[in-house]
Amino acid sequence: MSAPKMIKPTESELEILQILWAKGLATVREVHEELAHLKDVGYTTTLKLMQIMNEKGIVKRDDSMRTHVYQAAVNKEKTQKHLLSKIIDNLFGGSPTQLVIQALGDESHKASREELEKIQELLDTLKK
Amino acid sequence: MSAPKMIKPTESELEILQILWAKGLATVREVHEELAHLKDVGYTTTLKLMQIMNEKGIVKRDDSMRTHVYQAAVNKEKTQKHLLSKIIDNLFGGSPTQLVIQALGDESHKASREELEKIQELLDTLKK
DNA sequence: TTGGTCATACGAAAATAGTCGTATATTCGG
DNA sequence: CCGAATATACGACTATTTTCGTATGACCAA
Repeated sequence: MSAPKMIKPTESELEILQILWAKGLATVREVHEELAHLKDVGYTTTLKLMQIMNEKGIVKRDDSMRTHVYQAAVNKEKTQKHLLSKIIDNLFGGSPTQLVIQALGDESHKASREELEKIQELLDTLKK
Repeated sequence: MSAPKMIKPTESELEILQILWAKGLATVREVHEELAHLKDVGYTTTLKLMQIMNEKGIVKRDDSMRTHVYQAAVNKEKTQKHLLSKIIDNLFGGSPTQLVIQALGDESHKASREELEKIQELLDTLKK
């Protein structure tokens, strides 16, 4: 099975993946600039991390030019789903409902009306 | 502010917390037996982990007797909320809606009709 | 051409997690 | 009283993750 191997990006790797998922293609420099908005970290740290991610197969890169161009090699939704599944087990005793309730109640990440509607739709579908 | 310090339990610590949250009070032995159902680990490993958690203030213990009795020192909902908040930022770019959608769509953790109803109620409340 | 800038490679320290062996003390059945 | 069972303490080893210094080569403008 060529299925996606168990992916377990670390926290730092996840930060980088987020950026790559958003940008599609990006150089180390570009990723690093983004990252620097979030935290204080050296350029070579970002570089090293991305090199390791490349070895692990989490990202791919085109190194045909001096400045390498990277992209995510793992699917965003699949990765989210996989990690979420772990969290549901690890933090919510296997109950996705508890997770959903906590998430919707999160004060610092309020959902907009539109988003609530989107969830409503999904809920309607599931109820059938 | 005596507010709950930033709690960041590790994976292993979370497993132990889960057990303590469920049991309320428990000895190392009890926690370890539970843990042993999930994974293969030595008794002293569990002990050490719980000692460290005690130092960190994640758990409290009554050591007035030979066999110490532990309990969680952090609130379950607060901890869940806190970690979830991190995950929303880290994995879902700050959108709780995306997380909720993924969670509800998780094939390996299906929500029951009752649970869906519960979510529906919460949703109704939020819509107002 | 030459010096400054920018890129990758690489090694290794520092920080964090997890694991367990061994020492020692307490308890208890017989 | 004695030995087996069981408890905690503690140190140390391993593994993983994160961080960065330094080397080296390419590129470019003056």
